[in-house]
Amino acid sequence: MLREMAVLLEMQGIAWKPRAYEKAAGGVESQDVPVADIYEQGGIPALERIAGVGRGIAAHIAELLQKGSIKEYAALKKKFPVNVTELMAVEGVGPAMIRVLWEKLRVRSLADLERAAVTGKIRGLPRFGEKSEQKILKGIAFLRASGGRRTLGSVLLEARSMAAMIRSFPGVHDVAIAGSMRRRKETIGDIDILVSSERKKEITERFLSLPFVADVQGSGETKTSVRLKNGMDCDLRVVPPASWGAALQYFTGSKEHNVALREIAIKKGLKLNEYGLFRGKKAVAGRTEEEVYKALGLAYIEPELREDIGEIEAARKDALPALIGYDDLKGDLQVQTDWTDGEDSIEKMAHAAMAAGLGYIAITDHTKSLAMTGGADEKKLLRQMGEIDALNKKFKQKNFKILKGAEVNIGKDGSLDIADDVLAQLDVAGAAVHSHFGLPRHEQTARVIRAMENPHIDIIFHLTGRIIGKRPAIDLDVDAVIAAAKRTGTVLEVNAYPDRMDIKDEHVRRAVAAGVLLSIDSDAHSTRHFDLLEYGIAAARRGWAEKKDIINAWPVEKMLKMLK
DNA sequence: GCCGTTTTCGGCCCGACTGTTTTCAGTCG
Repeated sequence: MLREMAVLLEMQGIAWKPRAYEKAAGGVESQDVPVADIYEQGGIPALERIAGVGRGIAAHIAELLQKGSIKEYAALKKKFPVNVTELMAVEGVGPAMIRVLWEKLRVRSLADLERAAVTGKIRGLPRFGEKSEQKILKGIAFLRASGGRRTLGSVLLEARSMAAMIRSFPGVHDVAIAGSMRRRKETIGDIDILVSSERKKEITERFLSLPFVADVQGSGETKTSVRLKNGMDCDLRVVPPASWGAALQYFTGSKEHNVALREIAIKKGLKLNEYGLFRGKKAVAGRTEEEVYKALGLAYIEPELREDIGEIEAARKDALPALIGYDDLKGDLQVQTDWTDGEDSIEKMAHAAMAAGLGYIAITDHTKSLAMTGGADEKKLLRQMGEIDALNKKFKQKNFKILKGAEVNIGKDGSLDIADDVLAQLDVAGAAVHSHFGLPRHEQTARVIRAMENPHIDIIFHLTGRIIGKRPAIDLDVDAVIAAAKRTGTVLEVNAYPDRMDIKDEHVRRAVAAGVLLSIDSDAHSTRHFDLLEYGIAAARRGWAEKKDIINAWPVEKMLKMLK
């Protein structure tokens, strides 16, 4: 509603207020406790502690929670009874356009907009033409087709190969993938590629002729936007080498992080843009990102942290975390094999893990409740342990270790489907929810905590059970789970599988803050899957995790000693 | 409407590209 109010206010040409509402909406969104709970516990003062929420907006929120509606919102909607959220989702449509469309054509919805465009009514409006009409139709078609964002793992490799092709163009100094992909967000809306070169025109022309470009949306001197054949949007930006650092900083975002940096620059009497950091006309930094941050009085901030959620304050105090590195994992604690629903044998998985540079893996096949996967009962699990013992003898000289594990199923009431005396014989016992996804919060939370209280369960795998774009997370009191993890010495898993990625970045951050240990696992179901660990590491970094927080970044002996 | 290492009043990020205009408003990131 706050976002909607921002648009409705902007439609009236009101200055600044829209930005305030927008900021407040961002503040509310970044809470992971419902505002209702915040209000209930701390009243208006607690609401005002949310970033961007002051007296006025706190009163609006309280009004909504108490009376179910906001007077001012209703008044705005009365003036413009338009579905602004729906219309704003169309690329190229903004508040001013919505206002004209409403006043002249009575457009309220996406369907109205499409009708107006198809029947050629839009081209006659002031400051509109045939091209604007076509652009609107294209925007609607794209909205319907793409429906939004894709997982990082489904697009990163393709973007890297695009970047490699661009790197081979003559005259290119440097190429980088920027934007949310460089920040390693779990989902990506579009691909941003930055190039440094003196030969802008030539680079742009070559880029436009690449085979994966489907449609050109705009192309100017330094900035080009295309739609790719895979359906995604891609922006190319070409800057001179002297501006590389400033441009990379700007193009990486996030927007909120950039705005905060620019405000710091202003306070120092400087101006920050994508060409550099300037005092008057004189550039004081810009060739590298490091010098831009330094000139602003900040420690270098890793891209994964640039969300304006405290990293700038930490950088000012030189208190940023020493993030876990992309090469720091020594083992993988969730691996499936052909004993259940994996594709490959234990031995093959071990060889693949070695090739990926790992020193150990835990074999964690499903247990009997997952009958369709051939889940193991106690007998089968003991048999598998025997095979692992035999393989370990074989791998001894290679300095590689296979750990005995399982992905034990958590029942509806939190009970486990493998007996304690067998669990006791495992090196690593993980447990996970695979059914009853719809239980109410308190039941769901109690069930997971009961599993954690088992003296043998070391790790909770994919805690919330979500599948990005397919299945929502189970309703869990994550803070209660984190507290229980601390109390019981249970590890929480960061699952690296691209459409799982739970626990997600903000949960990682809360777990780390609470002193709970984490593992980063590939959830490999095939020898190819060890490459996925990168995405889990990314999520952990976005959650401010350090090497010391991640148990499988430790040597195997130390890790085993830590487990229950 | 919000906020404070410059402020409790007076600021609020900055530039590229497009389309429809004859100089710029709107949108985007």
